[in-house]
Amino acid sequence: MDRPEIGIYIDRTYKVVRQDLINRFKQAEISLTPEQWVLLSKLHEKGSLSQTELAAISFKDKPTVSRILDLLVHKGLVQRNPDGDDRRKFIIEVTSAGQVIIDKAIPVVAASREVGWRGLSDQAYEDLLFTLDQIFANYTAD
Amino acid sequence: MDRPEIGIYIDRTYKVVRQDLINRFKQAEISLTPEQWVLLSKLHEKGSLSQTELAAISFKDKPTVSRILDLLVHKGLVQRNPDGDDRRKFIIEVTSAGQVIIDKAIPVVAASREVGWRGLSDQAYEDLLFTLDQIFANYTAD
DNA sequence: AATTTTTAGTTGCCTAAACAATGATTTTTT
DNA sequence: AAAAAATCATTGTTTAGGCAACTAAAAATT
Repeated sequence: MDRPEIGIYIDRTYKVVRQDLINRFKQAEISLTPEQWVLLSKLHEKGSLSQTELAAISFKDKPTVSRILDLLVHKGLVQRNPDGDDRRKFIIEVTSAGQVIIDKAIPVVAASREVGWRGLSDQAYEDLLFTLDQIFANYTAD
Repeated sequence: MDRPEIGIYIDRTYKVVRQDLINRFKQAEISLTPEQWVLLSKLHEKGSLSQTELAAISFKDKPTVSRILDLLVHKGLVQRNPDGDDRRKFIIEVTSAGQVIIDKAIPVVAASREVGWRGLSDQAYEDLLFTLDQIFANYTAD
């Protein structure tokens, strides 16, 4: 069977998912981009992390993480604390202002997610994740 | 069932799909980004198009298309021809140099795509497109 | 026919990302 | 212990993209 470009399908779907979150954040007066939210939510989930760790779990490269953190630090949502054991590292910590935004964002993100899954069975959901994982694995296999 | 953020899954999959194409273009000494390729391939597929049409079928906004075209024009792969009937419009046309690149890129793109689909059944492929379409529809429904 | 509205495309501003190069520190090797 | 290699983070350069504002031209309205 002829299988057209998957990239274009994935890309356009990702764009609407992302855009929905942008709109909802705007609506809720939450001044965050989806990418900034990814970093904040990872910190929320895992606790304090180094920038390298944050890069790995968010699938972003280190310069990108460094610059997104610049913005989050500038907004006062996050802090770069020196690591006592390794002077090259920072330990990134959510500030109390950051925690407020996270608490505000969580239900907004959940609402956005709910829209995306609407009308999809548990089976469709599982199949989607499985297939995306398979494609990911295909490209990341050595 | 708990369904975590689909955005992150789609995002990371799209990134590796995109990156594989970047690597293959580099390997083949094809100086194109995936986004530039999308526009070129649409022009190849549909023939000459206006910028607005190109934006619609590539799921990009008009400023983005305008700027990607600037780069393609600068590389001599594409031309902006005035539309005789409407002086606001350009008709975008692939040049002969552009056609050479397209012909060179087609097998490279096909090879990249083949890797992504590896190990996936026709059923999995169809289900994936169906589910991505469903998610897309969920977010774009008025 | 004159005015208003819509459409096509561009520009400016900002964020995100890929890539290469750099500085500073730590780890490994000799 | 000294030299080499690896690691953590940053900076510069380029491309892509969202959004708002803008110009020019066409279409619709009055």
